[in-house]
Amino acid sequence: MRTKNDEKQEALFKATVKLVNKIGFASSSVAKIAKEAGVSPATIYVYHKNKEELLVSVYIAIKREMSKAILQNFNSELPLRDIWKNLWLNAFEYVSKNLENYKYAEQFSNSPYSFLVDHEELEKYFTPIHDLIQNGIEQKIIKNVDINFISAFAFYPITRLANPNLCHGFELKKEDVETAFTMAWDAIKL
Amino acid sequence: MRTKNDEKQEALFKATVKLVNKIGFASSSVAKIAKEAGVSPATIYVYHKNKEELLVSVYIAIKREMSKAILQNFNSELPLRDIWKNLWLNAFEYVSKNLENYKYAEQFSNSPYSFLVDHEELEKYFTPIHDLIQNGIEQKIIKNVDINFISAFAFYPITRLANPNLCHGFELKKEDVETAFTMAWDAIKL
Amino acid sequence: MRTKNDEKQEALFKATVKLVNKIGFASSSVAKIAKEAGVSPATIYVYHKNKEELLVSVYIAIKREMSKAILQNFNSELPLRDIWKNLWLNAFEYVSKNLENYKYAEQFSNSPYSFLVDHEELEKYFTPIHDLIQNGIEQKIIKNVDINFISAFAFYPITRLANPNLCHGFELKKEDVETAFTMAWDAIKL
Amino acid sequence: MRTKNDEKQEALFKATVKLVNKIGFASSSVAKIAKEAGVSPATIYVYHKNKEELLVSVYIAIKREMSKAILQNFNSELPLRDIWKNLWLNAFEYVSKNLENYKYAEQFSNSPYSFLVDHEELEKYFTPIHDLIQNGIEQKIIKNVDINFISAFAFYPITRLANPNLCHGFELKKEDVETAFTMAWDAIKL
DNA sequence: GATGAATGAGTGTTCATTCAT
DNA sequence: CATGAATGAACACTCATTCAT
Repeated sequence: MRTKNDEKQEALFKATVKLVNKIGFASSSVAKIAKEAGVSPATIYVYHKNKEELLVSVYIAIKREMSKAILQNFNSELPLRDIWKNLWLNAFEYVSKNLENYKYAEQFSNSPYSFLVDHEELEKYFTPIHDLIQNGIEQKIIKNVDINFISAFAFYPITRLANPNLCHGFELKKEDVETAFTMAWDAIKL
Repeated sequence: MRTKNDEKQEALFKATVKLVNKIGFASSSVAKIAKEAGVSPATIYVYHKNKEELLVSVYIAIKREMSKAILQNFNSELPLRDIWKNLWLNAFEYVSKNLENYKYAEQFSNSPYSFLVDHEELEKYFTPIHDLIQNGIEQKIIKNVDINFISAFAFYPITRLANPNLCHGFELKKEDVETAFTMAWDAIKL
Repeated sequence: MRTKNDEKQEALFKATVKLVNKIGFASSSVAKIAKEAGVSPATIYVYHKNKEELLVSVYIAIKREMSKAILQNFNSELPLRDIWKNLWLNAFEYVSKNLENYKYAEQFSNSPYSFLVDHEELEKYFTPIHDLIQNGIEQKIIKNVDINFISAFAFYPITRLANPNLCHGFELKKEDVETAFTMAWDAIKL
Repeated sequence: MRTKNDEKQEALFKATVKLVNKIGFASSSVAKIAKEAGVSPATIYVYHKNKEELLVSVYIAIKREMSKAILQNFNSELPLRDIWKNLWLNAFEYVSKNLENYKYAEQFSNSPYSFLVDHEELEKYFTPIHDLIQNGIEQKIIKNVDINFISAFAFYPITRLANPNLCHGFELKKEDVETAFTMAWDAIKL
């Protein structure tokens, strides 16, 4: 597994996401992914140990990209609510503009492949957010609850709203982000 | 002439849920489901047109069961917040006690099979909840937002919290339901 | 295998011929034949030992019907050529009006099922024709060749002409029978 | 990268013909053909899109081979009857020496697969014969009838005579070809 | 007599992966 | 590095037939 041609690696990632979104995990065979990426099935095994490892690495790449997008312009000197709102706007923008990536991650999380990922390692990308929450709790601005509760109420709803598979007869629009943010903030603020 | 056997139908449903939870949608083959249910693969086709129809009908059955559980003891004469809390406790209890079912539904929703379901038809099971929300909005108790926002903030977080796949290093406990309810109510109340 | 209801037997025969012509031997399953005939698959086994025996008995029935049609109005007192022409007109009429039956027989003959039939027994239906040919040879009206040559040149062409599968871009019409008869007679006459 | 192997392609063709002759179209499964050819069932799909395409391409290959054999040494300067006789001898020889191929073609023609073939395209292989017939008609040597009549009376009887499935208790011998040719010529000549 | 449920064995086809080039 | 050929194992599904009713 030597890596020389980054274009092929990238093409494989994009093909994987596109295909899984179009036809689902079950039907996304190595042959189809290869065809979509414009390479031979055998080439996949140059870049990845096997199919599983390809799917996992695509997931991790998306998670990393997502964390970067959310944490960009993170300015710890602003008031906590403003920092929080910036995170939100970033999260919203990423999910809106990269719905395919987000949907791949969602399908992946809800599949047994999820067990193959070192989640503690992944969570490190989001450490600044954890720290911020901890900070907010200590400052008595945010409710003193397990961090999973904060995530569940603050972030999960927006991703849910953005997913057409789950949210039928409704499409999330730009102006809705303010509404969503208010609800999320009401949920977690003390 | 032999007659169709409800036990077999039931065994098939349970086997499907169990297997999909254990090895995922992608790997749950007809042969494996049949083996898990203790019948011949061919027998599945006596009860279902094809694999697709089996998976869909399991999903619908779970959704129906879920709606019944949530709406039991629905008493429209109580104050709105109390009705709401009862729904919550029911939802919490169902998800806690039938985590397998819920996780199956979640995987299903996040798969392309989801497109095969008539979601409008399914939503009818939850009509009383929709009416209750409408009522709350008119009484200025609940925020005047699209119903999908209410669902996203009021119900989905609890299911997320209950799902170990998504909520790592944390297990939802009975005492957490009060916390969760407070956060959900804060999110949606005016 | 008791036979009580002749209607069902008849329905099975017609369904078999119809289906084999429509989708071929390979795809004509017992279940489909049963459905086409409006009976249960199991019912077929009341009337026939197995699928093979059903197909064979349909073939034999057609052959018998065909021989009756060809030999009707057989008048051995006419001049030989006139007897022969009557046989021809009958054969032509049968093939034209029962193309489905004829095509079934043709497919059957060209399949290994053919080996299951006692052909000597079948040929007995056509004994008068054999005798006629023998007669013609002795009278020095017909060429002195093996009877298979006579059949091949006298009868096979007309069935070939009637079969759209074999005769593309051409449809046998009523007026063609005179032409065909002349050619056949030229082939066999001394 | 391995390269496609003509021997395998050839083995597949031979196995297909052999098997279809032995057990018939209906029973000739992909697995059995593969076994007969000494390859994996999956390998068939490297060389052919599907079973259908395999069967069709075998048919076309046989037809092409047959046309080449019949038209070899075609000398348009000889008298028409002599050209015709040469065609006959060639046809007779091909059918005699390649009875398996011929029988495959016959079974194929009498099956619904036949509809998948572009018969006009196929007929091009036999254009010289069509021209010869046209010529004969214009020279008032051959009866002025549709070309299908000529084929039906001139060529099909010999193939029928060569087919043991259709011609019971009789085997076509070398010396019979003169007899057959005379009958065929009598049928079509003016 | 007639049936639909039930099934082991088989269908055509695709799978993830390896191999020779 | 990169490839298409090659495949055993698995896929969803249908088969001819039997069995309990």
